[in-house]
Amino acid sequence: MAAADGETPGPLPFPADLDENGFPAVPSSPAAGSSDGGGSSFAADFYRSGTDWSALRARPSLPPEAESGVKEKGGGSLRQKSLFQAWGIKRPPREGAGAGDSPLVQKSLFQAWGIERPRGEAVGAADASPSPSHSGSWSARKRRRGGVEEAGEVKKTLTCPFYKKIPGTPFTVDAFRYGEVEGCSAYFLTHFHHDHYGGLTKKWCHGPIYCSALTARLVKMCLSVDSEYVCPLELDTEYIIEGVSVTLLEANHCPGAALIHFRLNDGKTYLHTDCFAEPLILSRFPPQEEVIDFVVRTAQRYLRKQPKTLIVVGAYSIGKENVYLAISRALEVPIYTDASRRRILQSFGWPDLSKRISSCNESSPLHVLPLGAVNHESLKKYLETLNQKFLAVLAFRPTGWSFSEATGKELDLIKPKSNGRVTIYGVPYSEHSSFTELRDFVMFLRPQKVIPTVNVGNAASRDRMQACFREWLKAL
DNA sequence: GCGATCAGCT
DNA sequence: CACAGCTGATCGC
Repeated sequence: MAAADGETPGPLPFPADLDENGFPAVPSSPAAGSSDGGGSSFAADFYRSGTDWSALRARPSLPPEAESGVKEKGGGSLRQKSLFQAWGIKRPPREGAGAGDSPLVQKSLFQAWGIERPRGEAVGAADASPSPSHSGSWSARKRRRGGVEEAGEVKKTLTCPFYKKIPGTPFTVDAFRYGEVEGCSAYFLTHFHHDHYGGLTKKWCHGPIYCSALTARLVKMCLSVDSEYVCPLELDTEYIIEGVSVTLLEANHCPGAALIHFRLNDGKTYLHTDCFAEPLILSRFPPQEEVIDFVVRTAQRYLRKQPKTLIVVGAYSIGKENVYLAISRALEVPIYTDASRRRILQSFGWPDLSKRISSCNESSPLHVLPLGAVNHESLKKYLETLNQKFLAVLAFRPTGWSFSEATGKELDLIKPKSNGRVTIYGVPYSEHSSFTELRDFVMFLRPQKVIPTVNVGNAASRDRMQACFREWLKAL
């Protein structure tokens, strides 16, 4: 993770001029009040120049309306398009032309999933619009707390690992389980999965949390974090936070997940990719659309054989939506799930998903259950609670790992596990961009450095990943 | 009793 | 394993 040397990434894990916490030895925090002075002129510079996107190389943002209605035509087009298309980097020539006839065009997950982008979505950003001055006050608050905490601390507190910190900035990413992080005055959250937001509770008071609007809603709704700490950022929009240019990009991971692009005052650019798995692992997954097609076909086959089959899809709190959405569309049945998940899914604000959600478990043969409930024992009991409405269960466990021990890319070789009336398929469903998409995107964007924080637990995979990124960035 | 944290288990 | 959770035990408030 060589960053400080600018153009030539070196072998060091992180720059030598970082402190033991991985922050630059030179204090870069504008806590002393400089955030408004220096920060605003810095910000003003960017805003005055209009679109200085060259470093980021992303398209300037379009009004959401200009983008919607582009697809939708192709029926249940659930194809996972490339990141390039997702980010509008390489546009098909006649993009905006015909409404709906260009299935190749995709600029957002909404379109990827054939969902109309909710009009009101952008509103959330306005209520807590972040600004340098705003952040300034956070610094002050945070400082005060620091001293207090030292006193009664059990000393058992975990220390924030260096790879969750963004060099040269007072930022951390997905670092909520360490209490107050020394030197950190803005906390970013990439997406709403437990291992990333872990530590966030209604007692959070260590500083502002920057994330996408959708993630922000979930943080407030599910974790009861005080709204005053939650700062939603629009995707594809450049913000100046503590003097650093920050842009969230669609990650093609779970709903609300974002990549974070940082551009420092000195011109260094970092791409934070919490949402990417190790490239080599990614390359072993079949495309999402193939998996979804397989699931839909399998469901239809079982239903032909036994019309009273209950279709179950296992899922964590968020993620895997397009699997059951595809089944819902193909079978033209609603989606039943419990109240807690209904609340979460409704909060996405996606009309096509919302209108398919049902609260009556006997009115739909398609149920979404927690992954933990997708096993033979639980499903057998579950079937019994449904009053003979269903005679068999066909369940899918979409996981990012079942694949490794299983069958290779040949979905048809998947052997379901049957026990009595319950049949369970483990399907290799990765909600990450593919190897080639990641490679092409990184090579296009050419950040000084790619900062992954998944798969960094052991040094070996970290090194593999960095070697991979270096190779891409070296090319050309 | 509630919440936070951790070990253990998928 | 971990693209993400769960349960149950324990401890402090």
